[in-house]
Amino acid sequence: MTRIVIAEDQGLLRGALASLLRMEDGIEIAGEASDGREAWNMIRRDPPDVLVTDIEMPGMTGLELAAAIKRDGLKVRVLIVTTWARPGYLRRALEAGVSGYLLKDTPAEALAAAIRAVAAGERVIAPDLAAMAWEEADPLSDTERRLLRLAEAGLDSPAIADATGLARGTVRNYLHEAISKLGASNRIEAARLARAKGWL
Amino acid sequence: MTRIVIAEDQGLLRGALASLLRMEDGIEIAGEASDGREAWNMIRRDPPDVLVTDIEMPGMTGLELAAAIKRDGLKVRVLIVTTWARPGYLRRALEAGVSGYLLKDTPAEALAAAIRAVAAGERVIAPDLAAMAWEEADPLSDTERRLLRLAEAGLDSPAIADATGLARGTVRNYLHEAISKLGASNRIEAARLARAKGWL
DNA sequence: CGAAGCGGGTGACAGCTGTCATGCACGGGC
DNA sequence: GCCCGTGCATGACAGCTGTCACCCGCTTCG
Repeated sequence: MTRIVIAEDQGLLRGALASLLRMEDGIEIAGEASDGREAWNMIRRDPPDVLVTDIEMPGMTGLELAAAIKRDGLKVRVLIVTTWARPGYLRRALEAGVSGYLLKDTPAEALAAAIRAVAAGERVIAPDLAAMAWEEADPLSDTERRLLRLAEAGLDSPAIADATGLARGTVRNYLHEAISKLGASNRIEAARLARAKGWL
Repeated sequence: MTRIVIAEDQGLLRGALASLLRMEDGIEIAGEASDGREAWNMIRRDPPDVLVTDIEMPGMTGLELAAAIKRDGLKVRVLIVTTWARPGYLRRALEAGVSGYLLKDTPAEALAAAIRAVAAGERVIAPDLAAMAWEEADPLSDTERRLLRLAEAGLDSPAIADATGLARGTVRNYLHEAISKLGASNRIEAARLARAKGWL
C-alpha cells in the first residue's frame, strides 16, 4: 500500500484528486493539506511514501517542502504537480531532489501511474519538460532579480532606490544589466521574460 | 437526470472532476471538452442541461461560450468555475446570463450541490464575490484597454504607435488617461491594477 | 443654428530611462 | 604585493514618459 499526502491549495482540485485516487488500488490517502505549512506538519508527524504537491501555495511552496524533506533526510518521495512549465522551477525542483514533475494539463489517468512509478523509486518528468532542464541557467544575480521584481510591480527607479537603499544610478545600472542579459529592450519586457522562465 | 458538459483545459482537473461527478446520483456527464471551441461544437450538437466551464481557455473563453449560448437561445445553464475572483469577470459573466460563478478553491463537495441548484433554476454565486459585483465598473475605454495591453507586453510609446497607427503623442495621451483613471503612477502599475480587476 | 462632446492630434517641459565610460574599495588568487 | 573581478557609485546624453494646454473636425442635441 502506497501512502500519500496531497498538498494543493485549490480546494476543488484537491478534493477531486482525492476522489480520483481513492478509487485506485494500492494507493491510500494519508492526508490532504491546503497550504504548505499544514503539509509540512503532516509529513513530519507521520511521513507518507509519496507527497503529491503543487508549487505555488501559501505558507510554503512545494519547492520549499521538497528542500525541507531533503534537509531533514525524510524518506518521502516528492511528486510535483503544477501549472507551470518553467525551466527555472524544474531545475530548482530537481536540485531539491524531487522524484517527479508533472503538469496540470496531463490526463488524469497518468497521475496514479506516476505515483506508482515514483513510489517504486523511478523518476517521472513531464515529457515536454525533460529537454528544458538543461536549457539556459538563470543569468540574473540576486540584486538584479530583486530590483526586477520591484520594477515589475510598477515602481520607478527613484522609488526602487528608496526601497533598497541603493543610489538611483546604481538601480539603473542593475536594471540595465538585467535587460541586456535577457535580451530585452526595457525593464517591463525583461521582467516578463524572467518570469516566464521561472527566474523571478 | 441532469446532463452536463465539462469544459476545462487543465487535463488533470477535468479528469478529476469527471471522476468526482460520475459518483454523484442524478448527474450524467454528457461530454468533456479541453478547449472552448470543442465545447461549443459539443453543446450545439446536443445541448446538455448544464455547462460547467472554466473562463480562460484556448479557442473560446467561458464568457464567450456563455454569450454564444445566450445569443443562440440555447436552453443550457452555465456554471462558471474559475481561479479568478475578479469583479470584471463576474460582471461580464452575469451580463452573459450565467447561472453560477464558483471559485476553484471552494471545497469539492460544493460542486455537485451547485450543479443541482443551477439545474433547478437557482443562481449560485461564490459568497466572497457576491458583494463585489456592484463595485466599480470598468472605467477604461476600448482604446485605453488596447494600448494598456501593449504597454504591459513591454512595448514603448513609439512601438505602440506603430502597432496601432496612432500618433506617438496620442498614445501618451491615452495612457495618461488610463493612468489617471486608475489612480496609478505609471503605465506598468496601471496595467497591473486593471488586470487585477479583470478589465484587461 | 450653435454649443457641447468626442476622437484624434500637436507642442512643450520636467523628470525618468537606457546606455556607456569611468571611478573606487575590497577580497581573493598567484 | 600585484592584479583582477565584483559591488556600488557618479556623470553625461539621447530618447522615452507623464502632464498639461490647446487645436481641429465631426456628431448630436437643444
